[in-house]
Amino acid sequence: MDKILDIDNIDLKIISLLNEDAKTPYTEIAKKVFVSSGTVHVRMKKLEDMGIVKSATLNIDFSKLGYDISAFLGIYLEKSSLYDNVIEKLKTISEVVSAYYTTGNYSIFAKIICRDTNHLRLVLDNIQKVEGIDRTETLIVLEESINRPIQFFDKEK
Amino acid sequence: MDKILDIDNIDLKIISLLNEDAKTPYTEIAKKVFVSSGTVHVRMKKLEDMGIVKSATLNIDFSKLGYDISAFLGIYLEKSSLYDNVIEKLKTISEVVSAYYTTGNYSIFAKIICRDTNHLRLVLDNIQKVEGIDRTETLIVLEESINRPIQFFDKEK
DNA sequence: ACTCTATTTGGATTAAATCTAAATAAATAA
DNA sequence: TTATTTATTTAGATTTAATCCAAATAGAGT
Repeated sequence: MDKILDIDNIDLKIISLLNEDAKTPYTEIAKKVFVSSGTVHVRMKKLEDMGIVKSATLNIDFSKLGYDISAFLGIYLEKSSLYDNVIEKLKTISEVVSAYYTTGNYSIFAKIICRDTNHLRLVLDNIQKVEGIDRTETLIVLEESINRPIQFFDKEK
Repeated sequence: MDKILDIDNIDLKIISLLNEDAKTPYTEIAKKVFVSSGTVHVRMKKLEDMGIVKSATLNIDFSKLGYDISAFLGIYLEKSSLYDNVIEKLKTISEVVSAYYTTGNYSIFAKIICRDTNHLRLVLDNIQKVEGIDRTETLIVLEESINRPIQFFDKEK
């Protein structure tokens, strides 16, 4: 019953190609994968129905839109049982773009994107105020050196 | 000369809508933003030329493809001057999907995606072997509670 | 080898992207 | 204010792609 068994190399190649440019016409994908464009449609529909391909999004340069500072936050909770409550609060803070439950010292590990240092300070203040949060550690991103999708065709098959 | 000045609310609305679903036809975007589809084209071309919209990518559920474990790595270097060299080495390890230069204790902060715990162990071994890396701390992601794009229309304008 | 089922294909139809010239709007100068 | 220039938007016209579907092919099980 493992869904991975339903996925072959044609699927992976289609995903890889569309992951580089999701707007590539299926006709062009079809040529590169050596199937008909109808097959690309069928496969993509399958992948979408299976929930493997969830959506297509834009890759945006946020700094060019004035969002110049991003930061990772290690969040310590007063009690770890407060996790769900705190996540709900974080969801209401639009600058929080991701949040994870991780092993290690932090109870929650989150990422925020802000316009400038002032904005960052405001957002950090807001997060500190959230009930259940003990303290936070901030890792400000000074440079993004790698940011890329998984490559499927390096070592496996 | 600030590029932000060239971006108006029409641009931001187009970006917001396409960021939710990059495959939405421009004709549909046009209706929602109350301009012609030609204008959507012109604006998107401008945004692409400016490098604000870099590409479109798929949002993939990697766990359904058998990539079940992701982890953040705090990397300590022997000397911080080795940063660029180590980044180049990390680029050759396909499981490394992102790497940042951040404030705080770590010299490099990275994210990796692996199939299972065995695969994770292999990748961690490979990373430890990289010349210049002193030691690493691993935060294994047990749950992804938030993962979303920036929202432009919450508090501003 | 035969039957049943699933997948792929190519062509027909519908829809969207792209291009262009004209219209409109905005900005500047007289 | 009006005239002139410049930039932006628009509405077709054309090209291209997405979508749908019936027929062909391939694969699995008996």
